[in-house]
Amino acid sequence: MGRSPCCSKVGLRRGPWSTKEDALLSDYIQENGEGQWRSLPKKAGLLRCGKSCRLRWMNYLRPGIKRGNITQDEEDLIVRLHGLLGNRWSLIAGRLPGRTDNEIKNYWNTHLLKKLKTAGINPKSQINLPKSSKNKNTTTASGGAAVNKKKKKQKKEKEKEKVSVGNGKQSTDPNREQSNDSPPKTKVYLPKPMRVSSVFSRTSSYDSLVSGSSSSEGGGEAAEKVAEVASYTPAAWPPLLELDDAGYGGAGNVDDFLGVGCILPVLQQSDSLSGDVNMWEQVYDEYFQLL
DNA sequence: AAATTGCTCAACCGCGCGATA
DNA sequence: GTATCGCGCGGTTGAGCAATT
Repeated sequence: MGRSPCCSKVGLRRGPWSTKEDALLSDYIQENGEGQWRSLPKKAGLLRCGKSCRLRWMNYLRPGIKRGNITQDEEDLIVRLHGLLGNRWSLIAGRLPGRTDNEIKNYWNTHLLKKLKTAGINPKSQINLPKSSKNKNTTTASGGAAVNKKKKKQKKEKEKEKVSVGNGKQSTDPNREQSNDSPPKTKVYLPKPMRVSSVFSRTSSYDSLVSGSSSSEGGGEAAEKVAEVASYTPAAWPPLLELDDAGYGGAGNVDDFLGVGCILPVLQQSDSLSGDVNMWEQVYDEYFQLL
């Protein structure tokens, strides 16, 4: 698209943030508010890319961020929302106050994916969104890290005999190879998740759901729309365990999209949320609104 | 005690989209 | 209508720590 890079990376710091940098960023944002990320580093006296600042703020410094200890309820919610929304991490995160998309994504990749596999569910269909062309060396998040590390060490040891084949992990992970079978990159309508602050704000949406109040705090018109949408009751939840080999790529319309890859029943057994049908209907309705 | 392996998660990267000039 | 900017997103990487051998 002929875009210029987000920042000229020359002379900019990378890697872990120091406490001093954190303080600079927090102070600046508290005084001036979020936004203008591109120019923010300069104004704040940071030698960082604006993108990096935004990420740091969003995922770590922002007030109200919860860290660690994802509860069973949250986990259930993640699994079920993932069944509904796919890898729309930001949208899922919008349902979990204090959680960031990055954290949820990590949690999914490290914990839940494993759990699903152990439960005998092929998570492939969960992550089989159309791949972008940039996918070169595709491995699972944690697996890939392990493999890379192993590779480094192997190199270090000047190719001892211990090739990673030993444990069946290589950069060309067979599992992922399969996912390369994903359908050719065709333009498919997939609703783009976005933050709708009046309805989906992290600070209000989930709370209001839990408390049973309407999610339509956006006021007047928005409230009407929500009411209108809320009057629509989905005939039924998408068929459970309908694992579509075509993955989300085959989602040509909303119904398809919502019906694919639902693995809800597996981790649903002991969940404490399952009784809250209204909440799920609301989630469904709100998502519908976005479409 | 040292080496190796596995796991977690903060951070980075590149892309796509909407807004704007 | 087109180019560019600014932002947000999802995918991926790799440092650091923990567990195991």
